[in-house]
Amino acid sequence: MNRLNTRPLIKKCRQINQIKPHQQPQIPSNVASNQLIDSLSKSGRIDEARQLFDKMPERDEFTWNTMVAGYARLGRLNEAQKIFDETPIQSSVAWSLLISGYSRNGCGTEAFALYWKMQVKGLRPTQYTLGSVLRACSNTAELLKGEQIHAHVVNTRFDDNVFVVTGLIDMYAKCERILEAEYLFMKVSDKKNHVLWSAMVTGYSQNGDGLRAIECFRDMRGEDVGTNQFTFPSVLTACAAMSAHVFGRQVHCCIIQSGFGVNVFVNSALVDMYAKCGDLHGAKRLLEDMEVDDVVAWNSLIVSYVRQGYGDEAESLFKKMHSRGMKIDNFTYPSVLNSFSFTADVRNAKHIHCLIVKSGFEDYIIIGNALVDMYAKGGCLSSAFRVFHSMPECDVVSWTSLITGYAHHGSHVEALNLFSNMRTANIHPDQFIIASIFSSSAELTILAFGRQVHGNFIKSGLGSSLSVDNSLVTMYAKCGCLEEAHQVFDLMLLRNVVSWTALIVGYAQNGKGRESLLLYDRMIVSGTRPDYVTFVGLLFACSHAGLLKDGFRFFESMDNVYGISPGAEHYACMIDLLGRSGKISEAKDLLNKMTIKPDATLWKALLAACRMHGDIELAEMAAKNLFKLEPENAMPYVLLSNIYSSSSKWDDAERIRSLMKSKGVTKEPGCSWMEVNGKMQSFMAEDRNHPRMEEIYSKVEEIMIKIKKAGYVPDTNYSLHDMDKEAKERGLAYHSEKLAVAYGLLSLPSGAPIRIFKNLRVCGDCHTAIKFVSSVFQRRIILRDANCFHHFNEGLCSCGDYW
DNA sequence: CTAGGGTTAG
Repeated sequence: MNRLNTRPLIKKCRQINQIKPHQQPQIPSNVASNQLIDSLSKSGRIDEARQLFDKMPERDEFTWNTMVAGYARLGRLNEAQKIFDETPIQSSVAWSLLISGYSRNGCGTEAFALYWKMQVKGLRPTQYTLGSVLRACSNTAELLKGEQIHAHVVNTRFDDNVFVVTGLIDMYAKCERILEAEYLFMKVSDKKNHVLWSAMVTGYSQNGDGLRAIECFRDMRGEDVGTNQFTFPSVLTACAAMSAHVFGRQVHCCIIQSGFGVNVFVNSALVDMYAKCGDLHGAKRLLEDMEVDDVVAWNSLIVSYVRQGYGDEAESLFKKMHSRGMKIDNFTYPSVLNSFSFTADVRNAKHIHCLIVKSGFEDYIIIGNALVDMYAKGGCLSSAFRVFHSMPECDVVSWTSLITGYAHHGSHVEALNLFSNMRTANIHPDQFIIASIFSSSAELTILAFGRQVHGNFIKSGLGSSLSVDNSLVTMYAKCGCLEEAHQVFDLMLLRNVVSWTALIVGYAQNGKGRESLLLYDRMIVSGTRPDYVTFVGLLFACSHAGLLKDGFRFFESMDNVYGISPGAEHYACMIDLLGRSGKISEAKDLLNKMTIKPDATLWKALLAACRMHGDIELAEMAAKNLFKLEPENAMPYVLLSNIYSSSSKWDDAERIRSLMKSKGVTKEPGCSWMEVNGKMQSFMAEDRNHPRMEEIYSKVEEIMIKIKKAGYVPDTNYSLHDMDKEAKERGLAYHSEKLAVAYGLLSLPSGAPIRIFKNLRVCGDCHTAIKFVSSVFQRRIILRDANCFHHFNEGLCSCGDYW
């Protein structure tokens, strides 16, 4: 290119911005035309540039290249390709331009193909070619290609070229290979320039290591390599991620000194940093002082307003964007919609949904995902489902939003079915969805399914996360697998209060209250602060282990030491604890001192206590409240009637039974179920529908004979109907839990524990019988009933015969 | 003419 006397050209370029859209610029000399084409295309007026190009009598290599560059930059790749194909001299510059265009517009495959085609044509790559093609390898899926290019870099002796090494560092960092990036950075022997430094800062920041990013930036400042507008946004992102407000302010000072404070990118990064550090006023001031209304900065502030609980501010900012006639992009809508997810305000969100449809943003995947999430969180599962199905394309986030929506509203079976559909659709799970699936498996206590998902997750090679591990601990604990729960807990590199609480509750539910308390001590030593749920678990542990003194100690400490005021759940545990210890009057006192409204669980605990220790007046009160709170529940009728009977108040007992009948309340039939070879087997009392019925019944006979020899005496008090002793015994023998035990012995290998679930509390006779089975047949049997877990082993039960 | 930056749903 002719570089002589460029001054008038520069002047000409400066004038470009004053050219009115349809005013035809006068055709100057060849060199000046090239400059003009470049300037026009850079200000987005590529079609005018093309007119000029078409009129040029004579075009040089530079002319052609500038045209390719113009189209490539705007993503008009077909036109770029066409010009390239017509270019008389396809130099390596032209190739690089085209490759760069494909790379930066998400056409990595084409860029990569072109790169090799260029080699075949016998053109050697330049630093620019390598830099451009590396960009096409900058995501984890393309790491292998990136490594291939790295090898080619070494072969072509570009491995000490700072420009190329910067591209490599960036590629490795974006492929989540920060160690490789770091190694290459350290190996640069020449003086490192600020672009190289910035790439490293960005790398750390994008790999979630905000601290290293900040340190790297600090080291860079010590090296006196200068800065440009690219240097600051990455370190500001790191400050935002770390909530490093003070350091962020210092960076702000550097920015002002450097003179880059007017750059839009730098400014929007500053707004984001202040907002994420909690300085919303500072962020807003900066936003208002910006010379241009930048949509990114506005989006950023909206996100922070929503996250910090100022949905109204977010909405008013959104409205202001409209009134200022600002461009609204595909990031704006998800940010605003998120505010409605928080408040579950579906009605108001519908306006935004309409706007999205009207402005043609409906088909953006991130907007569809935000809509699905918003509707799902707001409980409008049908709307969520409709949006989900209307989406042209779904990813793992869309599925997760829908699935967690179902799970949050208690439809766990539906959630797991959807997860299976997702796998069939060949969408790969990530940590978010896995955590949600473990939680649903825990709620449904389907261990085998949860285990399979766990196994696949390990095989997938995805790293674990705090929520994955926490939900996994919960799942194993809720399924009665304390060893596994503890194993997962021990392997965790990072734990929070949820992890500790999951295990504390797990031990408590499985009848190991004392272990819960020991864990709590360890948790305090580790410096973790207990929360509301931790105390529910602890008090539950105390009540089930009969630890009255500890219970009161914890109950008092929660408010006194941790400032957590007790809720209905805590009171229910305390009432249960007092009831079990026979301290009915204390329970009554506590009830009267309560500042909150008693809930159903609390009345149930009280009623159960009354049954054991017979306080008719209190029992009547509890039952009456339960009739109102849970009119479908047979339990208060049955218990109250039993309490009357045991005090020989036959008339009252009969009155309650007929009341129950007249209200149409029926006792839920007992049902036990278990998972065998991935299939759910369920049994009702005296069930005769099972395909292996005969085998099961003869196994029950065998069990009865063997345990009677060991000393078991059937307790016919638990039989319901009035019949002769033998018939009573027979009825007892075919209780659903006994059928399940027999089936377990028949179908599970001899070393495997038998895990059974029952919808009601286990009956007293079954409890005794299963204790015998555990010693006579040398089996661990784990029975989860409506109230807690029973771990039967060697003739004993973990509940200490108190449930 | 061509590397490197800011907002992003679960």
